[in-house]
Amino acid sequence: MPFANTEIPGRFQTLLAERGIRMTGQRRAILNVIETAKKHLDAGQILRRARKLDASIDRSTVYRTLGLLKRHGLIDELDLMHLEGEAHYYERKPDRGHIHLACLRCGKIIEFDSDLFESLKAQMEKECGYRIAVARLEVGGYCSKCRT
Amino acid sequence: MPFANTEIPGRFQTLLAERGIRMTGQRRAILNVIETAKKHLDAGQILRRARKLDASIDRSTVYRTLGLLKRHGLIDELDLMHLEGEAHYYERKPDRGHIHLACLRCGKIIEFDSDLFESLKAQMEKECGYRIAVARLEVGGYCSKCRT
DNA sequence: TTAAGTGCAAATATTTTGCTGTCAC
DNA sequence: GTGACAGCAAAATATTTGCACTTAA
Repeated sequence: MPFANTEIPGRFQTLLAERGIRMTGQRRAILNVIETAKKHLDAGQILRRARKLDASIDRSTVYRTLGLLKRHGLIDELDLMHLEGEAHYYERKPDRGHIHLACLRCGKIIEFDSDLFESLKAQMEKECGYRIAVARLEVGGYCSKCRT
Repeated sequence: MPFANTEIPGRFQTLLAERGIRMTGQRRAILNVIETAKKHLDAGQILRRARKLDASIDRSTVYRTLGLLKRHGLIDELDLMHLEGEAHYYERKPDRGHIHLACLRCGKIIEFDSDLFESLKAQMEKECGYRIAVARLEVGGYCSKCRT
């Protein structure tokens, strides 16, 4: 069964509470937006959606919360080949790092998982002597519909 | 013989001339900077170096020239895990896409090449039906000196 | 000659920061 | 009660654009 979404809503709250991070209404709203997102969102989109839950939320609170989640390794930051503008996109950290393929024409994003990618990471750790913390593979190309 | 730099200086000029792109003193300076760079530079660094060759060069000319080179597939745009700030870094497009590993502590960047990476790209093209134009793998971690 | 390129200034976009008041614990 | 967090406004950073002048071909 590929892609069973076993995400428990509220998981972020639990994880942050375990680490003694203070929970506020604003954070709850932002976490909720990210946890329930069906696509990758940038900071501006997260702000707009979070404001529907709590109209007073400020831009800087979104950035500060994203920073917090990044520091705690709960989300990943993506560029998605900068399809539109230069903003970053965010997603819940997947159990196993996956690859993003973006269609440069229609903008469709698909996610891809591969043992080869895991092997490659293992090879890099071995041959370069690096302990890998994040490995971001982002691919731009043309999807089956768009390539001519 | 790994890493034989067979780059012919002036290659960009030739390639652009072949495509009927107009050559100007400013462009020559900027191309020169990128072609002779020994490390990845961001737009600001390219501007500063180009100005040593032609003091009148404007920031916007650098960005416009980088756009031109990107459109013509002569350079690659990298993030290098945003080690400092959010700027992009540029390098001559390598014959074979390589991987950048950045040390999150000391900032050292190493480049890595792997058949496994080529196989992975082939696998993605096959299984996803995408024709891949760019594949950017950027890794953050801790180099042998910095990991504790 | 003339379309493409340039500098300049201003606009845009994204993210960060200082400060002061507020709230979770 | 107090230290962490919030909103607000302003700054910092990165990049893009409109326009009038200049220049390569």
